[in-house]
Amino acid sequence: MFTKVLIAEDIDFNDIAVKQVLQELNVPEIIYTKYCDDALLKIRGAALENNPYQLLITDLSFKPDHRENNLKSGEELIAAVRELFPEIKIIAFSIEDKSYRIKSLFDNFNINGFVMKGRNSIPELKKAVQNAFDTDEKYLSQELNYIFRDKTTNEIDNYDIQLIKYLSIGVSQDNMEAKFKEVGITPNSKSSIEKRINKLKIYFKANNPTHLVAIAKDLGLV
Amino acid sequence: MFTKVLIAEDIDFNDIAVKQVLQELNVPEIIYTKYCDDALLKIRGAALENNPYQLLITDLSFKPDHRENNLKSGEELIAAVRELFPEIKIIAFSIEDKSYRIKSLFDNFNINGFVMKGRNSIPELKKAVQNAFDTDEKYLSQELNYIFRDKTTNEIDNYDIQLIKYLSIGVSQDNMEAKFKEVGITPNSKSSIEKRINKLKIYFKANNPTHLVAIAKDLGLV
DNA sequence: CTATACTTTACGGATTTCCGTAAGGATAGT
DNA sequence: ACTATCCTTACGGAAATCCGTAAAGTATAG
Repeated sequence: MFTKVLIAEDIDFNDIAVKQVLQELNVPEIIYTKYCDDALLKIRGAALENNPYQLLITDLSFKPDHRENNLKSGEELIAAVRELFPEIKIIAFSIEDKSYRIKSLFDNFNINGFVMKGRNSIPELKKAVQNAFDTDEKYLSQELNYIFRDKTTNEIDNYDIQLIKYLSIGVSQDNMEAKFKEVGITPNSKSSIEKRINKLKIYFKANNPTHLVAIAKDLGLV
Repeated sequence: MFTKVLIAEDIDFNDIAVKQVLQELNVPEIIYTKYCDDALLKIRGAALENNPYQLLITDLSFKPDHRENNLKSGEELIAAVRELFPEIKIIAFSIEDKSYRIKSLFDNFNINGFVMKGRNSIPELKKAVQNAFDTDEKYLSQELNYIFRDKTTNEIDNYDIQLIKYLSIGVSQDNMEAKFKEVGITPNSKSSIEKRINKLKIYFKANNPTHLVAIAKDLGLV
């Protein structure tokens, strides 16, 4: 079993249970931190001392508070860790059930497992940790397997997400062309943008852009 | 101290910590349930047996699963319990930090405390329970006190929420008049509706209705 | 009952979004 | 090099929204 594991989780209620799971798996060294920045520091430090962490278990959403933090979410922490220490195994662990976000963790950061906090998360986390140690296969809760079969998460691409994101921050279709040119997204003609919004409206059965953004927000796409 | 407390919380990770808090407060009878419906059943049952619960600690969001449930959220559970057993003290306990939802719990259901799950929730929950036992005053985390000072939550009324809700489900301004008449909301003329949307746009500094709905969703208003 | 202030409704023109058609460009196969 | 196909862009009229002004309706004080 792993001998050195780091937990990044801001909600104090949860660490007790996570620690308990790891203890039951006989992990001797369990370190716990409430901030992403601290987590990265600890991982760096341990690597320098030639006693690196073998597994990172991290939440996705961290509440902002008085502290100034560089890394503000689990995604950012995961990205940073993957960049610097690709050999560390990573399990994300969150209340999040929005398929797009979960899928992108596997696709972009190649995480080793995802456990959804729910009625059955303790045994699931145990399985995920065991699996990460034993194999190189990814672990995903049964109930979430639909994510990789689900069309939505596969057929909606980054362009769509960007577009919806700009809509949601109030960019008018008129200004979208300029905006897209500004940040280098193509295609960026007014006509193309109109057409794509229309496709999305049909895809999500939305009546208008407002409805579309509401749906996308509910799905966790933006 | 309370002698009989019910916890309603669907995430298995959390109950360990909550139980621990209550044990430290020397509560002898701590019952735990993962479903709102079960919680209400237990409360009814205990009342029938003349050994009622004195305190309910409940989460707000419960994940839907295979089980058919009547009560689907903490709000609904709280509403039902307040209706039937007004003397039971209630503490809500959630990751939720959206001011409108929290404020409405105090305003509509007169809950006795709200604890936000965060980096410091264990001592907070302890304080909230002690406070609920000792006094009839409401308990709210320090960091959330702004909610009752915040203009937004006070100046936005139910009409606004309804309006934004309909926008977010794709009702056009054209159809809004008919919709409002249908469900008996006034004022309902197209002109009034336009004006109100305009007010909201100014209030929230939104460029258009799409932006407005996105902001409202981020604030947890809808 | 009347004057006043306030809210709601009606209306119309400017702006934006919607949506179809067609022209222009790039790419791949022959 | 030619053609078929697909993607992007241009354009224009219909529909929806935006926004100001004015009329109609309501409540209240005197």
